[in-house]
Amino acid sequence: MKKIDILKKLRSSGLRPTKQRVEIAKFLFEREKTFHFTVESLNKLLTKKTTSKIALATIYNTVHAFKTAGHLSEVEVRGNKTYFDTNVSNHHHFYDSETAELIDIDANDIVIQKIPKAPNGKKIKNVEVFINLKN
Amino acid sequence: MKKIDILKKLRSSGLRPTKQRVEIAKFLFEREKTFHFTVESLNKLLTKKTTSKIALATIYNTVHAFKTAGHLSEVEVRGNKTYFDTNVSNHHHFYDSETAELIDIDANDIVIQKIPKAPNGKKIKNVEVFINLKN
DNA sequence: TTTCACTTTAGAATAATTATAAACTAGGAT
DNA sequence: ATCCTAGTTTATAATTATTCTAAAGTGAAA
Repeated sequence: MKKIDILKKLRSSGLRPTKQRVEIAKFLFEREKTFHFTVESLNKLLTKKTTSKIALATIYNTVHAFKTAGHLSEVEVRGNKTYFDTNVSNHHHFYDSETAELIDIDANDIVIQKIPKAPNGKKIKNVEVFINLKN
Repeated sequence: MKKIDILKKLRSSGLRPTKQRVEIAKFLFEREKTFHFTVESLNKLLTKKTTSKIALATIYNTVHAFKTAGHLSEVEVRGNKTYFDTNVSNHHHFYDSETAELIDIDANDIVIQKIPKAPNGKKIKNVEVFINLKN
């Protein structure tokens, strides 16, 4: 994914491509594999990677803007850490609480045979499966 | 569940049955249906219910002691609220983000046909399914 | 009943996140 | 090109949930 695509990606979702957003977007989306991170870890990585410092609040803002635009998905796991995932397709996760690590599971690798109906006037938005790991 | 059973329940799990623990345990376990709560909601309910005030830190301590003893299970959902559940059997949840409400799903009501192997030297501890609801 | 490890308590501390308000800036209008 | 303004960034304060601390209190064994 080239810089021009980053600009398109931002503009097409109504996000003005500011210096900070472009920098963060390049860091997140110009990679082959999916990437899991917390705001804290992203902040540290960006601080290392670049000379210009981006405010923590901006990273929060930007990550949430990307999430709202559908460029990131949010995953919450035991231990009060919110992870974001550059894989926005429908998928599931292994969670290793020893290492606080998330691993993607392709949606096709989990098949649910039986599922209950949604209660009263509600509908099912999505189904998330967490497979918690131990050693 | 009578008071004597509460005392047994506490003693049998190595918890000294103090006034506060008995009061909280009675409130949590002397009911028919399973009960979902956060520490905050429990604190409010206990304040209403009883005259003697229990310190918030004690409620945190006690709830975690009950969890460690296996009398409560912990469920974490989007939005950074930790719910506890008096249903400690293996089961799943609906989560309604509109009302921030959790609803139990019996383990038998979800059947998973295909599941991936755990990575490298890891084993599967448990599988949690969240069905997120919308209107 | 005395003793002491376990508990409770109020308040301080921490961590993650959100709110605030002033300064800055992208990009359309002039 | 310069101006203007809504959108954005920033540092800091505020908030929320939770844990820590250290002193005072209390079951229950001896």
